[in-house]
Amino acid sequence: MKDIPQISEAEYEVMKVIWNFEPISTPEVVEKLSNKSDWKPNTIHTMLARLVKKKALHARKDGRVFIYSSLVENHEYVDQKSKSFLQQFFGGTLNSMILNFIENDKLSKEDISELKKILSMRDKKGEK
Amino acid sequence: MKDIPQISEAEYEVMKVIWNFEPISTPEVVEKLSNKSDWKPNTIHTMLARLVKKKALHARKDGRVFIYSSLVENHEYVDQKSKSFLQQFFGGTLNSMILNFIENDKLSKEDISELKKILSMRDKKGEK
DNA sequence: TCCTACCTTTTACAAATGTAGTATTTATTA
DNA sequence: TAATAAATACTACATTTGTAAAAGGTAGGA
Repeated sequence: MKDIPQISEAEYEVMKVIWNFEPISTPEVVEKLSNKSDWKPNTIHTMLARLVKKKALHARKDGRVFIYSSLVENHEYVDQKSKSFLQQFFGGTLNSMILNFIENDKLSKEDISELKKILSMRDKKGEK
Repeated sequence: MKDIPQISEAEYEVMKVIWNFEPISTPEVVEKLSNKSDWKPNTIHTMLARLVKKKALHARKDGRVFIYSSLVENHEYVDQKSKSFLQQFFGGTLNSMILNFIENDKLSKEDISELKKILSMRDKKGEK
């Protein structure tokens, strides 16, 4: 498995925009993020530059602006973070996380019945 | 709800020892961790000091050594981290995390049937 | 052609983190 | 009592992260 660069929390916000709109130019990224956050444009530039340096993004120059596209897929990153999160706090398995949630009454009756539905859907989806 | 100090990944390893053996002295913490990791004693001292400064630990002097006990419960910290993790990657709900795992075939048949068992256990446990 | 607005590039800087080394204090032993 | 061993206290230093200001380049309008 390829190794995925570290992406900080703030950088992840930038990645989300890229994933949603790639290919996307710097000014467009700045615009999207200026709605959602109160980062200064320079802050966003720094983040983009760092993500390129980390090889999470590819930048190609188009006229005077850069156009970004992702080199890391969202699901790859989420998978990797999920795995390390579960490892750190729940011995590595989703089931013990769920058990913990249930034991601590973090799930409502609705959550639970939804879960059951999800699980049976999976069954129908076909084996293996 | 009280606010929980930030605890870094390395610091968390120290906390785990405290939670397991508190009240526990510095030399004992060093010993436990020296098995599990290759941190130098000084590294562990630094971590302990930082945890005390952050008020994650209480230290009381007993003779020449310090005795530590936790000021933050394991479950409090895990809850907080779980919440922020789910927030960051799954819109805040455990169910969408689980759905994601299922959709990406991260769960074996065994995991799933175990899950079903867990869920029905919860039902028996009583309502509310 | 020259200025200006918009981009990009460079530089900054404090806090948190990982990882210790050095110095100091103190209890114990010779 | 003086040396030693064991703890504690203080200091260090490179990286990463959040957050941005300042400086430099250039295409397009006056």
